[in-house]
Amino acid sequence: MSDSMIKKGPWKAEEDEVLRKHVKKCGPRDWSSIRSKGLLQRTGKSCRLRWVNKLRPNLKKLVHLFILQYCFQLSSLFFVLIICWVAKFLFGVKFSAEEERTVIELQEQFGNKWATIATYLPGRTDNDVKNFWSSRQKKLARIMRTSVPQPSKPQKSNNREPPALQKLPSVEGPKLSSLAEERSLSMSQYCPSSYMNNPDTINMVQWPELVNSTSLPFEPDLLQPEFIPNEKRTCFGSQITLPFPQIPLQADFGHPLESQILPMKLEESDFLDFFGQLSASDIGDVQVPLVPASWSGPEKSSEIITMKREIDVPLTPDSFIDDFPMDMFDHIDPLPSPFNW
DNA sequence: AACCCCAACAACCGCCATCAT
DNA sequence: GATGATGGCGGTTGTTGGGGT
Repeated sequence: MSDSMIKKGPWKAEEDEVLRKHVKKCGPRDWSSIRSKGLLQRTGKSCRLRWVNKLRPNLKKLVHLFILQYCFQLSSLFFVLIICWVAKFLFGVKFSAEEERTVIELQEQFGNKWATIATYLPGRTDNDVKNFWSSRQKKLARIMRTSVPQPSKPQKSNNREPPALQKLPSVEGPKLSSLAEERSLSMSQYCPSSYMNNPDTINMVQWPELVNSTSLPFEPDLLQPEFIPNEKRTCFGSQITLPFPQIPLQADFGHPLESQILPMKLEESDFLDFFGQLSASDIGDVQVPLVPASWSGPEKSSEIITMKREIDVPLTPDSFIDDFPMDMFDHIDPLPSPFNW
């Protein structure tokens, strides 16, 4: 088969199906045989990449596909539209704060060994990690360009790396001389998890003070000034102000560092009930059973938190979706191929 | 409405290691 | 041991969609 017969570019659904059948039959190997048998006009490498990055089971992005699949099976266009609206915030599959910390820590440890780092992140591929890191580096570089005033004369320095791109602090974490400085850094970004999980560290940064110091309706993200409310922003020319994560004030979730992420543990039945009973009038005031991952209290199953504004929980799409059990949609029949619609 | 910028993602390319012949 | 095929991995580029102007 000549090179001109090799197909490139985006994969089609039927190609994916052929690839799935091959893996189901032969396992994730013999990639080159797919082309030699005439099953696909793709190279073995391309097939392998497609499988590893998109079709392999237990990828996080598949969970979202399952949700859409479930929506379509309800055969209600109105319902589908509603869920698509909700899912709009779910399909990004952004890295959670915990995943970000893990990547930052492991990158410091392993360097750009994305495949190695990915093994520490269930459901993530090396490509995911690589893309995340690349985006982060670009973001940091852009912020540093706009936030650091350019000296009139170039300063002598052996280190040509911009400050934000230098190595992250070690386990000891940054030395902060004042509360103002503490507020100016996001712990979730700069501190390795070993540092974050150190009880002494938690005491050091005076969490009660931080609770009232700022309000951020989002999961703490990497340097993302666009997420900082205008009134909380500080001129980048003088200081980068990164808000600390907001801690739930009206619900004691135990460990503050865990509660900031607010993982939602949705039992399968809860999830189905939730969407199954959803109506248009519910959209503005949806009640969802929320149970933090770390919570072992007796009220676990009965706790209801209203997702409106009665409680200022920094609920995020990621925290909503990341803790879905991967097999929660296993009982649903496979969605027919779009070509069969 | 058109344009631009940017983030996120998907896919390709090149290099290298491993293995079979 | 040499060589080619294959697969793994990291770097890079292209595409797309959202948001701002």
